[in-house]
Amino acid sequence: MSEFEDKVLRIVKKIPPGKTMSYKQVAEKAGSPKAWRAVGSCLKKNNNPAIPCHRVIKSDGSPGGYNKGRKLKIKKLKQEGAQIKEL
DNA sequence: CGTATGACGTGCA
DNA sequence: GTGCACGCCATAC
Repeated sequence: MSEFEDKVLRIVKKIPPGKTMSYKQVAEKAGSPKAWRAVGSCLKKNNNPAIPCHRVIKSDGSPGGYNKGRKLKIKKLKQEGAQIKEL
């Protein structure tokens, strides 16, 4: 696993319930403020159950995508109380 | 090693 | 406000 992936997964894993972080924010904390592209690519390949990747959304507040289905992602976010544009 | 793609973001019409 | 195009990093082939 690359260092970047480890950082990203680590940060996403640290996202508290009811909160959401944009890919850019995660990339920034990962050490590469311009690697949000890789963040999504990395998460989609590392859909680890310990990683609440559904809490990672786009900067505009949209849920973006999800390996298990965007709908499920939205559902989980709403269930946790996360504010997204699907409300 | 080089090319193509992606769960994106920003800019412009 | 919406739609299209370009740019970016990392991964896969």
